[in-house]
Amino acid sequence: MPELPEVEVTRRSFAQRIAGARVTGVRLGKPLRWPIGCAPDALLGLVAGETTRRGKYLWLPLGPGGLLLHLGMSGSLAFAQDVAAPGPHDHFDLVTTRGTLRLTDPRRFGAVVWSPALDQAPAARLLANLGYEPFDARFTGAYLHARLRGRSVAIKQALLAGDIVVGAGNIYACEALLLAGIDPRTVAGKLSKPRCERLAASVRQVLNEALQAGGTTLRDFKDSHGVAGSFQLQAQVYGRAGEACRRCAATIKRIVQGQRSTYFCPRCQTR
DNA sequence: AAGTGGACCTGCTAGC
DNA sequence: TGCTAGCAGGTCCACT
Repeated sequence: MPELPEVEVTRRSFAQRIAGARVTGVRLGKPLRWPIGCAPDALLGLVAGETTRRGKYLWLPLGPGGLLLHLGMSGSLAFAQDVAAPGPHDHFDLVTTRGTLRLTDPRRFGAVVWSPALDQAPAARLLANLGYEPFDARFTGAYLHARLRGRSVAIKQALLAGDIVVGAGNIYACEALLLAGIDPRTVAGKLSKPRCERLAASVRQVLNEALQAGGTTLRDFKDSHGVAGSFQLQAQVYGRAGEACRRCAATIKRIVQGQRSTYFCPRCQTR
């Protein structure tokens, strides 16, 4: 589910409310991607700080350390005073004086990991290879061009890898490439500097528009208040195989790259 | 070093 | 109606 816009929308929906809350209980469900790495009771009494985001990870400061959260493919966070009895997909509850933060994640690719600090293991290791934030001023066409030099993978896969720029997952990588007019199969290292400029701008624009729309809700994404996103209504190519391109009316194609679906317009996007 | 493929896990849908 | 194959928003790791 969650690419940068969904994670950021989620963060904004509870960061202020949870800051200053004291932990009064912890409940673990089925195992997530990694073990939490601390005794649940060790969190009792700790006070939360303001949640920040790096890539698709959230960092919730708690006492002397914090929890690194990831939503995986199907995760979402709720934060409310009154929570229902945990369902079969509710795998983490952080009960606090201001409400309960609950991770619901059917596929359990998500994670909640204790770390003594953001720049220490295990958090530091998980964040070590992340590229620039898309809204970082350093994420420019020149930077993109330099980082892509010599890489023979398709540009779509280079974007998804996250070591150059974070945040664009399968939906937004497809949408950004459409906006930039670049064929997703183009060899990354062969993109001209002007096209890199255009792509960097497109990544920012698409993520920004998705943020404004509250993210994309394909099936079950909701922010911590339970509000769905609407960007799926503005998607130009993602999930639209066989349908007409909204710009040129050519038929949108679906291909597979790196075992992921890629959607693109064969007329608007060139190599 | 960079690229590829498998792994993790569950639920939903389309098709027979 | 019921079973099965295929697909889904991510990313780590082992291997070439």
